[in-house]
Amino acid sequence: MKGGLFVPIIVNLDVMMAKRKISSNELADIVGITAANLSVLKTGKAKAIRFSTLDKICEALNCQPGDILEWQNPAEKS
Amino acid sequence: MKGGLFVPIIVNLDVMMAKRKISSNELADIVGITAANLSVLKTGKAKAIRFSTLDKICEALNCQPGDILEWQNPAEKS
DNA sequence: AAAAAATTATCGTTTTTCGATAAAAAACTA
DNA sequence: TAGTTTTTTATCGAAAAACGATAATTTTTT
Repeated sequence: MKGGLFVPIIVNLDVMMAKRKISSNELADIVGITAANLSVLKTGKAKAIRFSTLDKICEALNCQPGDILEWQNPAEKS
Repeated sequence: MKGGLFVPIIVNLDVMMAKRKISSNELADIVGITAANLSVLKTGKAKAIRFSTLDKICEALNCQPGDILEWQNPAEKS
């Protein structure tokens, strides 16, 4: 594996952004964080998230935390 | 309002724990955090969450992040 | 009333976000 | 292919917040 421990929280932000046809720069703008930081989250490299940020993302994408965060049962890993 | 700003991320950990018939002490034990810190999360006073913690909770309760975290549209507030 | 469970509150340490910024890589376009 | 835009990666520093340990308080249960 590339980066350290496997934590089975999958970030599906990229999927939701695709569904909403919104670019990283645009979402970063609306949410009010830098595109660099949004990229960290979007590519699954973040280790935590503030509720204030999750809130703003959900608002911008009109979606639920569950649309963005997914728990993958390690026992059922492909 | 009691504590500062309203952030429309609702923590439904209490609901899931009730569904699973598990106590705070027991869950804290399994998850590996103190009951005090679990209480902060359970009662909606946390401002962020580590994915490693969310992971362990989802594993312990066999549920999804979406079962625990909910975004409430402010426009539709009761 | 007593016991158990849960919450609240401090303090200190450690982790991690996040902004700002720059550089590199990738994707797109003419 | 060259140029442009978008996205990703990488630092650095500051601020925020988790989390452990612990104790006190409150609530719930027996």
